[in-house]
Amino acid sequence: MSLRVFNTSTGQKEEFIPLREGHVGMYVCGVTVYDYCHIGHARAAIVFDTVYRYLQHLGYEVNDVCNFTDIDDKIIKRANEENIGWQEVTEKYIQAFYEDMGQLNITPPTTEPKATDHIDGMLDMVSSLIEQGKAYEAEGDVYFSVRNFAEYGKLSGHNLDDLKAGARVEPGEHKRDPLDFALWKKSKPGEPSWDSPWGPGRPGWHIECSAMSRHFLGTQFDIHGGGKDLVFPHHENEIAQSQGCSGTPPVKYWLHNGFVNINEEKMSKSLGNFFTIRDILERYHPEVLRLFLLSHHYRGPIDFADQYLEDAKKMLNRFYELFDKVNSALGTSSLDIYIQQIIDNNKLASDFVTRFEQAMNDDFNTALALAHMNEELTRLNKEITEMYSDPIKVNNELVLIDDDVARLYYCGKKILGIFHSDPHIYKLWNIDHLNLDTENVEALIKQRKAAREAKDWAKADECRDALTALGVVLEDTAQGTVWKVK
RNA sequence: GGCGCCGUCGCCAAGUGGCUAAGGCCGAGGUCUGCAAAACCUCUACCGGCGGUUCGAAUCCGCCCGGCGCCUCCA
Repeated sequence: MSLRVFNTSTGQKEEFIPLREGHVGMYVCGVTVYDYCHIGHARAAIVFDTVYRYLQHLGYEVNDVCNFTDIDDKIIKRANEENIGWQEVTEKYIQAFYEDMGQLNITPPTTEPKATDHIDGMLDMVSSLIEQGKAYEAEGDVYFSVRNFAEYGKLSGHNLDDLKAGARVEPGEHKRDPLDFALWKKSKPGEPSWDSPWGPGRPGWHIECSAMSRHFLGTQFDIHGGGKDLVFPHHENEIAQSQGCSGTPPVKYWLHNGFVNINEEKMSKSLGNFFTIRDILERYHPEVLRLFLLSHHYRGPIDFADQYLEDAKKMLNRFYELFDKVNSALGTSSLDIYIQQIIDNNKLASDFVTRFEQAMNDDFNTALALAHMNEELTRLNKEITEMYSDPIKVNNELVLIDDDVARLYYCGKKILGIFHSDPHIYKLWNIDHLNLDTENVEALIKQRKAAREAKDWAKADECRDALTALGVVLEDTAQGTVWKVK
């Protein structure tokens, strides 16, 4: 079965056939850098990172472009509020973006262009649109003439008359039609500006993506992604500009992720009901957030609450228990070595991997893929349980199991972007947050060991209760007592 | 007002015409353990309501109830 993707512009799942065999051009709308990223940004980043990873898994060479919007009203406003230069604002939040995305294990895209590095490309497109009669200059502004683009509204399923009812013209604008949108804005005194044939000004929001996608991916490319809220007007306008220039539809498949909600309401800057990525990562391992977001289909809404992160955390713990068990039995990093061997020897195929791929092929159904992973996890745990109860089988069958564990590990680590941590270290992730005195922990474990050897169970339980109070959980195994953080 | 989405086990969540409706969390019982933990086993849903189409529907159509999104900056 081949990959099928839901295309916003047709409203259907379609077989994914790239424009150029073996290659995929993909553009994902990035962030406007005037504040820290919130969980909604995290979702978009994780969804399209997973798309990127899966396309690579399928063998495509992917050119993945994700932009920074580093000139915009909100950036100027923020700079004025803080009485600093607008570039200080963008530099600060671009840096923060890299830190957050690194935490979330987002694969760095092939290219991460900044809008302000592509002003020339935007000016070219605006000039071309004016020459073709699809845009017009008015008092230093330039507007796209929506009535001159027959397909306007196709992506978002609107028609011009419906849209007209809700459209309005801001004071100071000089649109011929309320639906026309700005390609170029005349700058006010003191605002950042660039020279243009129409006087000093700055680009409208939408034109940057048209210019940058054209520059890096050409006039036609395969996938354009972003949040659902960008369908209208941003992506609708992008199509109008790009197609207005080149004469051809710029994008073959439009993919849009659903929102993150708080109490069933959209999380957004304007409603003020948002959590930043940083807020969450103070309390939860980044992979918990990632797993939580991937346990829902990317197109649907997700309601956000700590309880759901707790659920995801427990699911993640189960996987890491197995990986830690295998690594501690076979040596640190042995799973990573196995993954490489499996790839090198072309032994990735298995019934489980087939099921996983079938789920992913159906419009990146990560929720179903995770269900298969959980089933596989249970199956492997069962085999290991049986092996330990029958020592003769251990030597004969351990190798077979290693391959299957490695396949499971591969799907999570390479495709879903989880299992990035060392399994043993993962279990201790909360140490910093608990302010644990590890020497004290070790001492208590030692005391308990002595008490157990003396069969002083009351004393042994006393030690463990003390550790429990510290948030430490013990496990007595054949290899000795190990501990982890709750 | 226009366009569109959603309502599946106590909670989260796949499934969108046909095997006994995935999976996770929580809960109950059991195996293992000095006791635990981890792991494993067993148990827990006729899919918002009504009507229709069909041999057959959670899955298609209609109406109703409830929730939400876009149409204005927003992942």
